[in-house]
Amino acid sequence: MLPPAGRVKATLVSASSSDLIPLVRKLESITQLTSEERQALESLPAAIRLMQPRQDIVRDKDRPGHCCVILSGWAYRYKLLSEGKRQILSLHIPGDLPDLQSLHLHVMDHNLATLTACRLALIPHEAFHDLTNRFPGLGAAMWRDTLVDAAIFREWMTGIGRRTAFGRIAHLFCEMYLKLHAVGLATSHRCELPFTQVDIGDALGLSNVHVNRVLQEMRGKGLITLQGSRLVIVDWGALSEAGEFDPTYLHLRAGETA
Amino acid sequence: MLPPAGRVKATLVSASSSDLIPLVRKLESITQLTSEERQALESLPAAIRLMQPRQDIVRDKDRPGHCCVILSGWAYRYKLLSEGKRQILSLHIPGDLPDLQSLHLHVMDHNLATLTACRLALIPHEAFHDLTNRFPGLGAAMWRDTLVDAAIFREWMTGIGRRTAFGRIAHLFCEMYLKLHAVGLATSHRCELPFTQVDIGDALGLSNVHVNRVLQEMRGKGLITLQGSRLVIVDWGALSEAGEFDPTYLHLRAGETA
DNA sequence: CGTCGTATTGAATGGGTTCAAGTAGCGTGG
DNA sequence: CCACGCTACTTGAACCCATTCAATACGACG
Repeated sequence: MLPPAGRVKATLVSASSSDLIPLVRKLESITQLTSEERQALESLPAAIRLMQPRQDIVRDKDRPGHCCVILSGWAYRYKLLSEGKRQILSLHIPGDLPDLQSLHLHVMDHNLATLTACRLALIPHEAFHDLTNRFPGLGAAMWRDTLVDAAIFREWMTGIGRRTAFGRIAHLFCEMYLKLHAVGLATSHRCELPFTQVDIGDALGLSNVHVNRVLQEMRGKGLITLQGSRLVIVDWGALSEAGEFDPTYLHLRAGETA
Repeated sequence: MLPPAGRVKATLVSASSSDLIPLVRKLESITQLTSEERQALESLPAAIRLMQPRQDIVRDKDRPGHCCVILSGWAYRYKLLSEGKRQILSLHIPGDLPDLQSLHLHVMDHNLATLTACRLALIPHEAFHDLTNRFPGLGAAMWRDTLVDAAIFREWMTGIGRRTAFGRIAHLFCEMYLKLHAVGLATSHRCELPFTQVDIGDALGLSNVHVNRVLQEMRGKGLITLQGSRLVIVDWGALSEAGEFDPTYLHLRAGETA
């Protein structure tokens, strides 16, 4: 029942208690955890699933019976429209719970897919419900996590609706760097961004051609370097100014700014 | 402490137990409530606040100590950018809890304002925390409400990013009608939409001039009539098709479709 | 070494914006 | 009762940011 039927072949093994450390770390970036809470998290019943890049994890209209935690790799959520148009809704990194909403909204209204190869932990909804009943503080932390998610949607919406292409891309780079930095996956204004220019376009409501031109402009102005999937933000001040980037909406703990 | 200091003069009176009926109705559209839960909701400590149209309720960077329930009137959330650019993030109707997120995200990352004259109930955060501790089912219902909120953000993002102006406006009209219909404020494909063409533009990432032209096109094609704030959807089929409207993301109870 | 996905470049096109002017509707006060 | 003024709506024309179409180059990988 756990693995979505009739999909990609998935490798499933059972989890050991150290597997869920990324989840613990993520929630610890949101609240203080007691040792009982940490222990309860680590002993959640989980199945480990290994997935190839660019595979759907859950699809629009699905009614999943479990949530996944990203243990390693990147994932993204997206919607498809007519004529092959795609809108990428969010990008997710280790520790994230990208389909936590299925705990309370039973039908998926979008797709969730891997961007890179991923290691996922699948946790049954009942286990989450049991956990939040026993530890309301964990429930509050997870609620808060979904609220930050929504805050990021609002910010993206604002960018797509009212920012120039240059500002949008600048803003995205600032955001991704800070998110990675917050969970210890980036320092010194350098990080991995394993997505293509088509992906960036579909996330920001732009064509891949235009993304390409704006990236060249950014390089030309000495704001960034970007080769393969390696991003270096050369001039954080100028980049965040170009994107009118204000990290309030990420609701990070005090001082995590640059 | 309840009324945000130094703002618009607000009329504050204490609430009677019947005031919060719109909130009860809203949550009942989300879950089944027990009579204890209903009673607890109605006896929440609330202050009634009357506000003029187009006044800020809470602002970016505020740290409110209470949430508001819209008892009557419309409200909207928005962000401001440089050069007076504005992005409207959401539209809210009676029964909504438009700043429920402040319960867990302590700093506002956007503004909330009245669109029309409004009657609001202000409820201290402590009262909500106490309520969700005593009635976890109510906590789950409110969590679910914020998740539907996020689902609407995703849908708007998709529209702004990947739909034509015509499709975006069509989609918005379908959405607003269904939301109003779901709480008994609209029937027969008719409803009030008390916003200007500038508002529509700022919600959908368009200029007011272009909104005007698209509206005329819609009228010309016989899809809608819109005079003053009165919308009539003449051809629901064509309108929802033009907007590629699929109501799944609203997560309404079964069958509320048109 | 060929192949497929990704990145890059150029040229033409277009959806939507901007600027500017004019109209309609409505509440207010003389 | 009408003039006034405010706001929202409407229209036209020029412009532009970004798209689309179409090649071409690159680069990883079997």
